[in-house]
Amino acid sequence: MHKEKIPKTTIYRLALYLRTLEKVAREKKVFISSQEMGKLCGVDSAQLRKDLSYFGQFGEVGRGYNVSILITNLKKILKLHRRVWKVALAGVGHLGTALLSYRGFREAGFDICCAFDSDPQKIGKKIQRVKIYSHKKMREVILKHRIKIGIIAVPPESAPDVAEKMVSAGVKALLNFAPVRLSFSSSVIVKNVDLSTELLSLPFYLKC
Amino acid sequence: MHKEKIPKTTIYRLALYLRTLEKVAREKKVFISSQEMGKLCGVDSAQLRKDLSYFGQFGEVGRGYNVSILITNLKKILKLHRRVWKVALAGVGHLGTALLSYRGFREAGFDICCAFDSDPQKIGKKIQRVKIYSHKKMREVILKHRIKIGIIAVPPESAPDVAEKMVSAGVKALLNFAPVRLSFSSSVIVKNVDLSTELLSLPFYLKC
DNA sequence: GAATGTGAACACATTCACAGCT
DNA sequence: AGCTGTGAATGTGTTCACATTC
Repeated sequence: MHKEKIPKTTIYRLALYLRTLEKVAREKKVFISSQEMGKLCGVDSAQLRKDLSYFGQFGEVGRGYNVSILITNLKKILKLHRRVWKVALAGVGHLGTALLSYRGFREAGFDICCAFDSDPQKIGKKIQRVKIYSHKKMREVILKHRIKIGIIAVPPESAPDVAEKMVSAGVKALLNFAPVRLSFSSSVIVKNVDLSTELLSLPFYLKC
Repeated sequence: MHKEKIPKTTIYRLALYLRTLEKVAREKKVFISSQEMGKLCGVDSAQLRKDLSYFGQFGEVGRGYNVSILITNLKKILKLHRRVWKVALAGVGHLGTALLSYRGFREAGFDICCAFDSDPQKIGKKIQRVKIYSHKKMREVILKHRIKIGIIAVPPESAPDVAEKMVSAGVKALLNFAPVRLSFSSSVIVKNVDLSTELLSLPFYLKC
């Protein structure tokens, strides 16, 4: 167990390992080696061992890792144990609806418990049992539920305002799907997931 | 202009710069300094200059970069000039529909010209003027249009098969939204965009 | 024998800092 | 005076390789 600084990329991979392990667990596998698991995740086996080593010693020499124990430990590390994280979603277009319909979030311990939109047609309705509120109620609802995590799935023009509103209501971490940079003080975590910039950079690598 | 190896991250940022510059151009701005532009993109100004320096000298000392000239050059570098890239989309669920509706792709020179789904309800219909085919027609349609870029927006169970089918029909680059690793020979470019793993890793950084 | 855990070596990416041009 | 372009320095992340343990 190190006291070195932990790479951000390591944290991302831990989440990846967790997802893979849950698949492995369903197949009743009890032990898995770093090599096997690395192959499943597309990660080098030494990388995997090093990632885990930042947080402790979870393996058994000669046998590999006990799947269910490792799952428990990863959940602890990622703070996904003994707690459901409430999440607020802004923007119930196609992308927002896709996120609401994605079962993986709930399984991982996230509860998208409220959604917001500015379209009067949508306000008051429910999608996947989640109620859609007017964006005007955002502050109120987020405060009431003490929500710490927000997802931005609105058009880029409104994203900065929406993000600001969430943060001022107490949100500490944002997953942003709008193609704009959001800037906040370092106490707010922002992860940008850019659906389009990734596509733009593909042709560069093509021979034809 | 270097002959050094170009970082992958640089390519990603070039796409980001391009998007930002197009916004700047709409505001009739003629010149922009690396500092100004860096601020808009959330990138250090030295980083930006270095990124560009891998490909040539595009700035004017003392004045900055001519916006429209830089746009032209970035498009050339990213192979987005004088050509529309035809794209095939697999999976017309909420996410697939979100991608079909996103105007940014067309503006950037991409044409999602066909979509595939296994749901008989959807086959034959059109979304955003794009025809939805049975997945059985995938090979035929992709070959006919000589499509080189594919987007995977199907459930994780079917993603590997679908990807394999696209590649065997000539697709050379994949943008994959399914939460699984796809593995191909190095002649096929795969970019994974993971909507869920990013969320899983957020709580780690939260104090509460 | 088989697989972990980890310093040390390496590869990759960012930032500094400044010479040189307009 | 202002800003680019770029080697050099630094920082960050990955891979090697092997001692160690079961």
